[in-house]
Amino acid sequence: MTANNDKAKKITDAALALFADRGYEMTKMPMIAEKAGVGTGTIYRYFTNKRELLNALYQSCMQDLLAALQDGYPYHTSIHEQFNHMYQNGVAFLKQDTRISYFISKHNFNPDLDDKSVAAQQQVLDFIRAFVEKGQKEGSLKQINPDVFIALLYGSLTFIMDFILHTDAKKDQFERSFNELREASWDAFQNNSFGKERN
Amino acid sequence: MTANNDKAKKITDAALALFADRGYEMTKMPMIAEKAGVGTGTIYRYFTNKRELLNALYQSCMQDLLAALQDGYPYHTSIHEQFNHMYQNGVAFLKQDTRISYFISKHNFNPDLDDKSVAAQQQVLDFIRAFVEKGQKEGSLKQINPDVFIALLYGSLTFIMDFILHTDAKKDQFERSFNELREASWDAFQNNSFGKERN
DNA sequence: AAATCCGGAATGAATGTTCATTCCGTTTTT
DNA sequence: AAAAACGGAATGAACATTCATTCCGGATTT
Repeated sequence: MTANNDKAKKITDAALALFADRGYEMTKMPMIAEKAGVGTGTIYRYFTNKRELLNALYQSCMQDLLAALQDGYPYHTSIHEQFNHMYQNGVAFLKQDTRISYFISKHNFNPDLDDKSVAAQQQVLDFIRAFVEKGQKEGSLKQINPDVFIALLYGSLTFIMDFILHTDAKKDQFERSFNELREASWDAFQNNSFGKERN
Repeated sequence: MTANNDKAKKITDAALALFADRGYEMTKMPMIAEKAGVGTGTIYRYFTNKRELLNALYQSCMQDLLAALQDGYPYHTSIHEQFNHMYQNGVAFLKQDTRISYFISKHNFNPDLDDKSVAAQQQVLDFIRAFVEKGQKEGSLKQINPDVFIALLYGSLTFIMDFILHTDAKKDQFERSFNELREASWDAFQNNSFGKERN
């Protein structure tokens, strides 16, 4: 029982690291087994196939991401504060375990993701969408397609993660970049239609 | 000679469509051959292997993208106009052949890209970076890491392309989204440190 | 309490499949 | 009629998955 969870955990851990590093297709089952310190066949006692392993992992990451975004969410404060909270929680989540961020950014829209995985991603996007719509009703956010908002946030964040991974950029330098990106993103979306009478 | 180019063109065309749709790994050489109306072996008369085919395609796309960004670039106008020009040219390029956009967004940072491909991508990023740095010298753009700018532009655009591809969003609806994204991106980066106090 | 038995977890060599690449007979070009 | 280009079947390496066997810890018998 405990031993079971133990093995499953070792397997998902190894798979997460390898998928994040090399991607789904480039990761071979025996690699996962070796990294997990387990026989290849053992993986199939816990996951019916490679694809299911990917999906289990993806769903778990999405659930954790959603939980991170919602954690301590200040529903009662200003939209700007809510935005900062969401952004900072998201970034903290991504940085807390970079394997997770690389894994997510590498497997978004992967055709091997099943319906449950897509649904899990939708839950995350819906949470952000709800925030946007609330801000728009209030008039604090521009009246634009919420998916544009999502694309800007999610797209720029995953891109910059890839960028960090694939260039020898120093991590601490990007600490600052995340803040710049947060502020720039806020300026992108706050409704400043009165502040700028001309453009 | 003419026949040669003809076949090579058919092959790269088929490969572009398939790579864009299914990705590099999921595309099999016989698929490319069939779609190109050509024997499998014939591909190897024009490309030494699958990887080289990917790279030839990627480099050609990056060159075209760079050319599109530079085409009619208004070097002597305001930064805002330069931004709009670059953005609109970029979007027009991506929309003119969606296979190209999906191909690019799916293969950025792919480990099978070789040095020449990475260099070709760098050229594009450098062009954008030069624009940012000029705008920053002028004081029209925020003093942030130019790579953050690039991540926001490039990341949000490729994400929204994927979004369009993987949801049944209507194309014409996104016509509008591209404009919203352009305006939001501009607001993200323009230096509004003086205007801000009035909000 | 030692010896034996048992169930099912774990294993990794064997299997079968899926391709990238090659090879060679045929067709087209020169 | 030689040379070059072509097609697509053949090849073999790489890989996901399977399955006959081992292993282990806990019950059952002596």
